[in-house]
Amino acid sequence: MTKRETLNVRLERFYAEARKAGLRITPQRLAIFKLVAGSVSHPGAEEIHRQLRRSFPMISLDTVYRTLWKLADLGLVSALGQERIQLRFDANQNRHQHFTCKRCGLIRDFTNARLSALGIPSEAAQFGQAEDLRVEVRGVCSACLRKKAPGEGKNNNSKPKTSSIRRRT
Amino acid sequence: MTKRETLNVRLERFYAEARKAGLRITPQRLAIFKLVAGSVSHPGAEEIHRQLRRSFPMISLDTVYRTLWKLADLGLVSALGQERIQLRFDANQNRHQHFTCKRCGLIRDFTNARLSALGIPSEAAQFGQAEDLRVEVRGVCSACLRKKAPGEGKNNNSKPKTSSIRRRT
DNA sequence: TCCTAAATAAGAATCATTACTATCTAATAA
DNA sequence: TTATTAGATAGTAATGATTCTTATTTAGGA
Repeated sequence: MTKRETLNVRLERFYAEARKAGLRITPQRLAIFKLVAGSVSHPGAEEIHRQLRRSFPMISLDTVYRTLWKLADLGLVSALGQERIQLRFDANQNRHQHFTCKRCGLIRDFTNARLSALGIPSEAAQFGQAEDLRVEVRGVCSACLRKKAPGEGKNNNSKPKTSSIRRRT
Repeated sequence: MTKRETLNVRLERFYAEARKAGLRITPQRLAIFKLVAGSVSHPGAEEIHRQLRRSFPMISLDTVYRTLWKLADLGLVSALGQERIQLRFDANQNRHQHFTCKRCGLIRDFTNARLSALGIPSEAAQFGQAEDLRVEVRGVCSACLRKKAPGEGKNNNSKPKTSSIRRRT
């Protein structure tokens, strides 16, 4: 699939999901999605904002952020790094893996023999010198599952106000 | 190994590494390391600071951060999340893996069949509901490798002043 | 075309982290 | 034991990414 084809496929999905969710397709949103979908470098919000100023001199950084999170909610993009914003420290220097809760930021260690045995994949060499391999399971911890009001379906849009985590889901 | 034994092993290493590096063992440093080494929850700097105030009412947050990074430099703890601080976005919703440069924050996609085939490990279930598995190779990208002044050994302590990345190594 | 909820721009506010600076102290030498 | 000094600390200001608030604008259906 060429780069152009990839972009088109992604755009189709964008339109379809946006319509399904009743999301307005504004020029800003379209431009933001196009930029992310057409890039291979996983730009951050500032970078996107800088680039979009060419076509939208007045676009605000806030719009970029809001749009990106909205797209993430629709499953059209994902945020790399994680929602948690505080640095966390780990004194376990043996090989192990982490479980991370998307809602509250909880992190717990576990050890899985198969995952611990994984070597650095050869594909990594093309980008530089690889040093280690991190494996992380993301999900929702037991406590957060319990907190969720019973009878709630999908699309939990409650946004915790004060928490060490910055974004939901 | 009991929890207490684990802590003792870690403390031994702490003393050994600190001595080897000529690092002063201050009461604050010892307390900070003990707290991280004895915890299973990967506390953040604020949390550590709050707890340590009981024994060191005057301890500053800055000391906590400096110490944690120092310990990280010695390989006694690792920072979870990543050094990069800006959120990055990814429109590739097919299963894939990332290569991340520790120095400049570069992120690139690649796909490795074996890694893509990995299922959620059963150990994750004890913590809650797992949703996905992320695999990340960390290292130094080609550009950053080239930048490094030739003739440099280990311990590159140059701290980039202005960069999207917050910490070295 | 008109209406209205949703989206935007602008800028203030927040929060984690780092920088700065004036002490302070542990380790070494005298 | 005391003096010396590089390394550490506390306190606080600064920075930078992200989010919030508010007044205004706009997409998209009636």
